[in-house]
Amino acid sequence: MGVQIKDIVPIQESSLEQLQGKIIAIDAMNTLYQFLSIIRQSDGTPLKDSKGRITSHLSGLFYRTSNLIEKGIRPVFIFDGEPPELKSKTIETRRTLRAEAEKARKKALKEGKEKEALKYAQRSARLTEEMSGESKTLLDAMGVPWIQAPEEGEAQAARLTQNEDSWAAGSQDFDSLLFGAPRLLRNLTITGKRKLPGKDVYKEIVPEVISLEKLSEEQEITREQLIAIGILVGTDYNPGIKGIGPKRALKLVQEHGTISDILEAEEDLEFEVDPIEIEEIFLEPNVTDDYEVSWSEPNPDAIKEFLCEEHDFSESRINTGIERLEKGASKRSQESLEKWV
DNA sequence: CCTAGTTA
DNA sequence: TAACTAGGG
Repeated sequence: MGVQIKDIVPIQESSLEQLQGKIIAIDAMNTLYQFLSIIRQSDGTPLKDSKGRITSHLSGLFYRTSNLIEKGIRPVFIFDGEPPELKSKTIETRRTLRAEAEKARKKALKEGKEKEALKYAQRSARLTEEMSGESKTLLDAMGVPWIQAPEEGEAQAARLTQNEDSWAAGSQDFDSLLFGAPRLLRNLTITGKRKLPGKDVYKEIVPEVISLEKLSEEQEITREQLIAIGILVGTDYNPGIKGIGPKRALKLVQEHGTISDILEAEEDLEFEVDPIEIEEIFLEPNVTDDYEVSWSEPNPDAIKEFLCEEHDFSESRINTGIERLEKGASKRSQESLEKWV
């Protein structure tokens, strides 16, 4: 879910053209989960191969990534490691919600309520260890780099961006800002249309850039204060305070300062988790500088072996994807030649 | 989500 | 050429 601070964040609309040549550290879990939940038939059934294994995540990953590469955008995918101990409660809650959604899905399907079934199927989507592994295999074959984070992927993506090894952290969630990412990129999609939740209306979607510096300037808060806002409204590590949304949290923070100042001033605030511990996770996340980021030529045989032979993808569609990857690779070598002129 | 074919 | 739709695995 991530921290809900959208209402106080300044958003700059961007475009795929503006992202040309830029490296984006993409939150792999966030992206794969989105594919898994959205790429489904009208009754909620995900794409599957002939052995019944789910392939929605592979479809989304392959087609979107080859498009980005063709456009000269350089994705590096960041995979989650072991979650921090404080996240276990959230993980447990999510597990329960998924199980309930799965029950509701089956019921709706039995009653012939297709739309209901789809809604609950999307809520019950679960990204497995195996799916992450398959995604890494595919990225390797495509010549696209990925990094295994020691803990949170969002934190590692933030670190790459701080290190200027990436231009932005790519995710739909805002957490990477709290982890210190100077720039966050949302809505990195190709077709630029998305169905509004619940309704049958399609809305135009464009990439959005959020600058941490601009956010700090506009709201007159530091990163520590942004973290305090997160803790007040709720993070993956705590439920937040009832009745406090981003606007009220912002006021509290502007009035008092960081989370420890707020604790002193507002003694009646009750936290289920020690706020100082949460602040520590965001300020000093477990990340590594031991990584490599480089793109290479795609391996068509490996891609076809994996997607077509193993998972029953259509060879002609995969071929156009491979062409896009190759086009991107030649674009890169052209650019590196030009650097030496 | 994205592709590819259809339609106006 | 854009808007729409069915189907992908």
